[in-house]
Amino acid sequence: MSKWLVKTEPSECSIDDFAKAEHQTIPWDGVRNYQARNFLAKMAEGDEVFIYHSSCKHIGIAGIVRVVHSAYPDPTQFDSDSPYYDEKSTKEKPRWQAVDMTYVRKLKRLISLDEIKSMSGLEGLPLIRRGNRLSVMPVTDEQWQIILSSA
DNA sequence: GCCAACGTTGGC
DNA sequence: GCCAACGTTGGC
Repeated sequence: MSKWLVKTEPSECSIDDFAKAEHQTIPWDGVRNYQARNFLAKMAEGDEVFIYHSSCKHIGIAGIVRVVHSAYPDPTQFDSDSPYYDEKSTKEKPRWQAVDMTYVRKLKRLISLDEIKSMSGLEGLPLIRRGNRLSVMPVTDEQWQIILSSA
């Protein structure tokens, strides 16, 4: 069972949006970066995922969701009305993948980016590497525990 | 295959 | 709103 972290702008999809849709499934689509997509494709049903809020007032890890359906072709790539439309993608050879996720819980409090940067043992986490832009990344069990135990 | 130009991400 | 860092594109 692997663990992951995904970035999201809370104005788009926040942990509260997941909470409101408890017991429902939310598609994680619109990922348009190859490295991030490759990680998405490795997610398995049951994997747990940190939700990280970016580009907002309170930046940091806000909660946990779970993968309920592993990767499948992201339908938004075929939808010419979608901002995520990709004209170079075909049904035969889809470029982009999505997974389905569901709410697990909010953390007791938001773990801020500053805090995450200051924790020891997280040096390998792509999130805090300089200039990092990866929106889907693996989290080791050890990193997961370090972050969780600070909440 | 190189690399300049361009667009995007995301913290500040 | 700024801008550094990075990914992508496309001419050559």
